[in-house]
Amino acid sequence: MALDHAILVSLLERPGSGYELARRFERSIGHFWTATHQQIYRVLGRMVADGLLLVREVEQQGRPDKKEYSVTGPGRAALAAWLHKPIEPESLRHDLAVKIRGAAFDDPAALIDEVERHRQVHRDRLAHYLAGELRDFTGPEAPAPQDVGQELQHVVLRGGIAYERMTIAWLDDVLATLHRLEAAGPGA
Amino acid sequence: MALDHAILVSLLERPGSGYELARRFERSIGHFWTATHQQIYRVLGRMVADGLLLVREVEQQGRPDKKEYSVTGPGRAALAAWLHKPIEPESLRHDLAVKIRGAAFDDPAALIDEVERHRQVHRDRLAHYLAGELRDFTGPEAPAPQDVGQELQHVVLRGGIAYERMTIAWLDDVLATLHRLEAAGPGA
DNA sequence: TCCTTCTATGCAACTCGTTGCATAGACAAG
DNA sequence: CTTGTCTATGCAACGAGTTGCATAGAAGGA
Repeated sequence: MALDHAILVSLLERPGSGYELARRFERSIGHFWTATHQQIYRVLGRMVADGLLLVREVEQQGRPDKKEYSVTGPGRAALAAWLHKPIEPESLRHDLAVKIRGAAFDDPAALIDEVERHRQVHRDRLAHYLAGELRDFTGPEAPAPQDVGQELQHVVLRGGIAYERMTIAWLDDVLATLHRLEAAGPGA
Repeated sequence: MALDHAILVSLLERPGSGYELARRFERSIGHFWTATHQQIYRVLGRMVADGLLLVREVEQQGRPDKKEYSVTGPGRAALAAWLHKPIEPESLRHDLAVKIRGAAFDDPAALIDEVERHRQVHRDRLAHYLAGELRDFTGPEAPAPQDVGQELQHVVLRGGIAYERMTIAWLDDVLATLHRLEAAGPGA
């Protein structure tokens, strides 16, 4: 049910349409949550039916009309209730790690390209996060930190940056290990 | 479908029952994948029906009988096919990060206990991983690294260790931020 | 003897998430 | 004037994952 809460937070930060939410989930919110537009539209519909959100039709020029969603009082209360309820610490689901252990029963060297591809994706994400940090928080254009929400968004972004850095360093470790195994002789 | 592959890898490393698999998923494999026993039993049944696994009834003394599963030729081939197919880099789903951003619309200081609780869980996991590393890979009792599988298991464990260390450091950052906001005055 | 704990397996119902498909307005390029 | 791209919304089907419940043998303690 955490998608509900992620939507509530995002709409409290700024009201928007399902389409806009989907784009946010690809970007900033994508640091810590993902969702497709189909899922978002379905959940938005249910949340309106439950009275957590309000819809407003917005006419636009040069593009199709949209529906703008915003959070109601009960929606805010539902978020607050969730915030005060303890949650389970998350656990990872990392396909690539499964592949790495599985490579013992195949050819480890064949994984090198795949791992390098993942490493590049994480390097790109890191660069993207760092650019966002400079733009929104630490750059000369960024506003002085007066806002609580801004501080909290920044600390979450720092988490994303730390995660990408850690992952890149680990993938370097993985690559070194795979190269070592390759040099030691295939099938050894 | 990645649970299938995680099960194949685990059973190739050592054949075992559904119950044993569930315990492994709580422990070592839990570094990178989680699953409940209900899910495991269901998937095991399907994989046997698909010819990827073999079952063998094993009588035991002092405890109920069990079914031991092992990987067939087609099972191994299915794993190899997956290993050679590129996968999408994973994306995080981190509820706590949603909570942190959501705290801007509630009381940030109220999150401190929750974050400290999570930090303790991650410290415990780190200690557990480090003990396992000493026991199986770097301690005096550990066997010399002759096995490819052992090297790969170790590099995955190092990934788990790096993840926990990074997470603890980030949660320290989060706590410092929450304390700073609290000191700056609630409602500011 | 009863209660609890550990080992061991499983069904049923439900929710969550993914994939594929479909529609439609506006604009730009060829 | 057709094709492609971007904005914008949605259905249907399926597969993955969670939650609650149920059963049962064996051991140990109250």
